[in-house]
Amino acid sequence: MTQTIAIEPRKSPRQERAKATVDAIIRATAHVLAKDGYARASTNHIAEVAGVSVGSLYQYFPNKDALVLAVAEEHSNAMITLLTETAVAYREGSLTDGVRHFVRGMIGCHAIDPELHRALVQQLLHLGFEQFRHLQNQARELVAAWLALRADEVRVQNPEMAAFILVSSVESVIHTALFEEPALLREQAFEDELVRLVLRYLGVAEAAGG
Amino acid sequence: MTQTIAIEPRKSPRQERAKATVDAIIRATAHVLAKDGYARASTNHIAEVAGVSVGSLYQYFPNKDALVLAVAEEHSNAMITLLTETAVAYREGSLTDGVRHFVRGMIGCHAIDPELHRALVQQLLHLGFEQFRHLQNQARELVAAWLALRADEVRVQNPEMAAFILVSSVESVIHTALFEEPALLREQAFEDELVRLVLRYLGVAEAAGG
DNA sequence: GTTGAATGTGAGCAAGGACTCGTGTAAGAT
DNA sequence: ATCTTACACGAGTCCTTGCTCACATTCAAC
Repeated sequence: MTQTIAIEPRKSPRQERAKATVDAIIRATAHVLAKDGYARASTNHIAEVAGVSVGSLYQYFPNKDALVLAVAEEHSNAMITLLTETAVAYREGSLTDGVRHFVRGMIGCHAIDPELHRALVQQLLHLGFEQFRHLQNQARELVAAWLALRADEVRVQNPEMAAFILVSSVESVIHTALFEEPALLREQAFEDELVRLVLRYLGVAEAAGG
Repeated sequence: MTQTIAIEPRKSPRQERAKATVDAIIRATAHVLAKDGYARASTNHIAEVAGVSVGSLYQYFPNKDALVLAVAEEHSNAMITLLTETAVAYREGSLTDGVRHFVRGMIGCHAIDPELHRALVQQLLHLGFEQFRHLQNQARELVAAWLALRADEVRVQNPEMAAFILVSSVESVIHTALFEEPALLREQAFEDELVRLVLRYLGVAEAAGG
């Protein structure tokens, strides 16, 4: 059990087979984490699943937390990439479309590997807090910038506050659904309702009133 | 380490001192949980903090999880009580007032013992999942019923879906703030923004547009 | 006071898991 | 071929921690 968190890799793989080993370890970590959760994910087991020995594992990762962080980094990079692409693609065009694709992107992010995401969120809350914060900040900045661009179409006083509210509410509703009603994520009505939440909060009058 | 979760208390305290012991244990659990998190909360340590021996602890609680669940139950009961009272108190009167007090109630719930709440949420997600679900359902039902009562003042198609969105978004925004910017919880602007989120989502046109 | 039930004690057991280290093997340099 | 370096191995060490159990103490009833 580690008191403080050491993240720095112990050694960098130089040969090809070593790179493959590191990759296998990271993938195994993600898999075990998703399947069993952090508590049941022992390094011995991870090594076994990866098809390497614990010794090899500890040659590249100083401790268990470093492993989890490596996985988290990959995962959050994938999410940021997806969101950034969406933001760029909908820099112009209908505001409603932009919102819909943003929402769809967020749902998509979580649909990639729901169980992994779930396990990571639980751990990152008290482990790689900085990483988590970074991801959130990135998302918030993207949204805030987008809102600023569309300032005349939207009724918000403070883009930063609005971005905070938007990102956390959308992400969290998705989380809640992920944990309690995974099937919801696939439903069109769910997406529609989130879009409505965002549009109405932004003060955009759309047709679909109820 | 327990594989399956046993919750039933092992023995009920009959004498006064025993009740005091149980109480001390629960309070110590809450304290340690809030301070160190689940992982660092060993039963030995909890017993020590409670001023009793591990043996006594295990006389009333079959395992560690039961301890955590007991704490969670207390905490969630407090939350449900607070929310129910709010719902009853604002059965009539201005819709805006009702929403504001609901939001204030939710923020208040989390402000009671933020660290404890934080630790509990992390664990309950994969431990006392049922309990957590129950709390959420209760909140959702309250809101759905309230929305149904006010159906003519509000633009929602499906009260259940709307309640799901509302409860999870409000609670989660509060959570996010709790984890990342605890100071926000005290700010009036934060409460105002949440109220705006809810009112606009409900299609209620209020004055405070931005 | 005596007796029995309820309560309290804490050293210690057993299991599990993070991590090490001495040893063996493959790859590149000479 | 030989040497050096990178890589891989996995049995074993050590520590944490959930939990037990044999014994001690307090309470209540008579």
